[in-house]
Amino acid sequence: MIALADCNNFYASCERVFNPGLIGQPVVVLSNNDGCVISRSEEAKKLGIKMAVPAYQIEKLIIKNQVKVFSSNYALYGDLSNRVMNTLAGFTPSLEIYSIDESFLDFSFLPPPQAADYARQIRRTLLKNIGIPVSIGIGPTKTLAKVANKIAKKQGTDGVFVFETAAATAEYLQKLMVDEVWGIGRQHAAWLHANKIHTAYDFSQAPAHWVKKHLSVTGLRTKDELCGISCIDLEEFQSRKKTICTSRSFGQPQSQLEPLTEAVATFTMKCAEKLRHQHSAATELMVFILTNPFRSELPQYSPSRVIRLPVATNDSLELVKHATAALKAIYREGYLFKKAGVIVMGLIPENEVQLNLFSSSGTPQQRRLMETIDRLNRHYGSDTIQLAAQGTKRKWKLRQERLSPRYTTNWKEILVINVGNEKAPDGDNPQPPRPRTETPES
DNA sequence: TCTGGGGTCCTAGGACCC
DNA sequence: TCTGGGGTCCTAGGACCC
Repeated sequence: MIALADCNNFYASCERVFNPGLIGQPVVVLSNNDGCVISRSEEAKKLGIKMAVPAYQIEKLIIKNQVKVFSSNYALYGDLSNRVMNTLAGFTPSLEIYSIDESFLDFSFLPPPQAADYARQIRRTLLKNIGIPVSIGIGPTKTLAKVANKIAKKQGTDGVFVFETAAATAEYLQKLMVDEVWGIGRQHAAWLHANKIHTAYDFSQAPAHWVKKHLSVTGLRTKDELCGISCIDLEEFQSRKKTICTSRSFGQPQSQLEPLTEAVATFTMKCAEKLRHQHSAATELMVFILTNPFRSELPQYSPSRVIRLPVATNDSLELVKHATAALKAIYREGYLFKKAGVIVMGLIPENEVQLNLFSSSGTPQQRRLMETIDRLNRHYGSDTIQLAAQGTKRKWKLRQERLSPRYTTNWKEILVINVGNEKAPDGDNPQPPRPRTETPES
């Protein structure tokens, strides 16, 4: 058996951990640049706030219902996620961290009748030790564990659900729309409906060759998994990423080359750091800039350029040099750019780099420089060491107007509890969002 | 005015090899 | 007039996930 533990409304729940005044309140968390809703408490869902809706479209709803709104605080969510995953790891011999808020747990060591009780124990532990509510679905395959998790999230199941028999599983699948199945997206769902396949059960009974022909082998795997045949293995070890991307929308659109260069240099630095973290080197690099596609009345120009690097590298200075040159080559005056990004591709292990006779890249000195930068930034906070090319004005920086404190990763933002009659400075938050200073992260 | 960010996998078709 | 058989590698595009 496989269990899927999925944190409920994860980002919204994280905001509540250090701000219990938010319990029972509608809470939403916005995407980067305060753009769209990406997490909602149950109360916010009940108000009809949909996933991914742009924030400006629900402004009235927010004011009328006093919805508590937060900018994304990934320092906080990432740290709480680590705590959740570390705790989960103590409950199973084998854990696959599937996303920031989800993990698959190997439950095969448990006699099946005990699975539900064990899962309830996990839930209680997470709620008590970390303060994050979790739902746990259990089934013979990953796909069925996903379905079980959906059922566990509904009310009246105390957050745990197990598929115990094939007959019970079939009964539930008859009530589940095929759209809801993990691996069936919008396009395939529409196509299946058009072919009279409406429920997950219908899909599980479709002829294998027909499924493979139209939905490829991935669709066939999903069908088999719904029938209880395990096709998707638990992946305990995180493999190295094959591409790494850092991109952001700007708080203000940018038309000049200089701020764009600063942004691209900053994103490249981030990519290089991620590369070194997984001990990879890039053979290619892509830079892209985008105008705002929603402003169709404005001139549109969204070019990109791929550079094949002379020698595979994860050296920040080398990568920034190529990235800024690529930007310069695609930049044109007269456009308002809304977003930029850098992708490093063709990643190979850093110890398998083929050196170039004519290049001095990758010397021991440069490697030590990068190690030192990483160490300082880890210890004293990212951006402690920067390139001059990254600039200091940051005209392009994200909009983050509703940021909560980094309660667990920054000494200066640690929770303060007022004892006595002092009123908190803000009725909603124990500590109001405040401007970030460049201080140690941990 | 205001619309996120980061990934993976599969397939078809073209170019190439013998 | 008649024009084989068996492969690999790469890329773009499309699907999916959180």
